[in-house]
Amino acid sequence: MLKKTRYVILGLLREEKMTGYEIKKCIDQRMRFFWQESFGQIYPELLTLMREELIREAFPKSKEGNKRESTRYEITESGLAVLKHWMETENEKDTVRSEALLKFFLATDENKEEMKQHLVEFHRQGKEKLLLFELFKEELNRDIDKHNNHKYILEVLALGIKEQELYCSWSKHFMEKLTLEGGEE
Amino acid sequence: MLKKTRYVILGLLREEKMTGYEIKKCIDQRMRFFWQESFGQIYPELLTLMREELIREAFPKSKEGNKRESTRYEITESGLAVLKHWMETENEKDTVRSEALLKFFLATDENKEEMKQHLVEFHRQGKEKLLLFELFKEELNRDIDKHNNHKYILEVLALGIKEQELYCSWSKHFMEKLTLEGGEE
DNA sequence: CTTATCATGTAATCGGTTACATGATTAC
DNA sequence: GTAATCATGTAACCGATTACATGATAAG
Repeated sequence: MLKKTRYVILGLLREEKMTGYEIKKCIDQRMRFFWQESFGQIYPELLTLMREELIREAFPKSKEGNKRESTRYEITESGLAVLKHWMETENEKDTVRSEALLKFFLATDENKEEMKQHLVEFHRQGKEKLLLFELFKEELNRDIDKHNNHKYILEVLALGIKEQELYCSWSKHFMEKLTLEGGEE
Repeated sequence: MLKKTRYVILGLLREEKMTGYEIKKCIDQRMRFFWQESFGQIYPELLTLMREELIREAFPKSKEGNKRESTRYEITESGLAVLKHWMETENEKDTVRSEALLKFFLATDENKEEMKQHLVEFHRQGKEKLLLFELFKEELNRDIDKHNNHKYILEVLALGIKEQELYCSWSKHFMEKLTLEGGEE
């Protein structure tokens, strides 16, 4: 899969001026159930995008030469064009790697007790993500129509929430099944 | 994430003697909603595992020197130990990349028509995977208890099916919503 | 005063895909 | 006979993480 780092950055900057650090935080907190990027990808890509003039520095309107270090970026016209073009291209195949599901798939009764532990952790992580998503959803619902992409975000978020609910109920059910069979066989 | 290629191979070989090609096919057809590996990972790893004596060649019992080229592997005692140890270790964080969801998340009404196209494709892929999973499920149900890991596989498969059903119904609903709003705004 | 978070960037390394190369066997 | 699939392996390249390095600011 060709790297998509630039499009994530451009897509986020279309809605709001951000620093590299904020971009990373946003991806981690709000998009991690379908995407991730690391600092080692984001910062070099920001420099490349600057050179290609797809983004530019967003200087604060008033107090120009103040002490703040962080540089905030905004998207340019060419940046918007590149973003739009990508939006129209076909999608590459998803890449997924879940070590937990891999283990569940390959397990036998010999590994039953460990799988129960993994299920507990799997369930906990689902609950944790659900909490985070619900918070984000409330935040979005508070100022809906602020940006016209909020309804798209809300739809993806709704999917993420349903997905995590599925993971939680599945792991709970699986756990009960393994427990009812008896501790060791 | 450290590479897990060896554990997938060992896990599959615990249940059945397989060739590298068959391992790849199995991962592609049955595990692709939570895992993937390429030939470029599998074949070199098979050689490494041979050197480490975690797997060995499984020669056919009868007709020894026949013309077949493909080498079938089986797991050794040390291989089983390594597999068991991995089963007990903590899981690393999942890695996921879905270009479709990324686009939906970053879209605005400017991209509405393209998103509708992507939704059609998203839905089609969901249906396709569902079909594949249902086939596999029937196959497993036919000879349940052949291996004692079938019940674990069936549980993961049940999750995969529910997940794809969710993706299908979500994309259908989202599609209808975008269509009812009117073609262009 | 010290810990946590904000903030940026580079380099080494590892993980993973893709292309290349080759050839056998099976199905039509 | 020829196309598809089976089958194996290597090498080049790209993608991505991690560690390293540095320093500012905010909170307790």
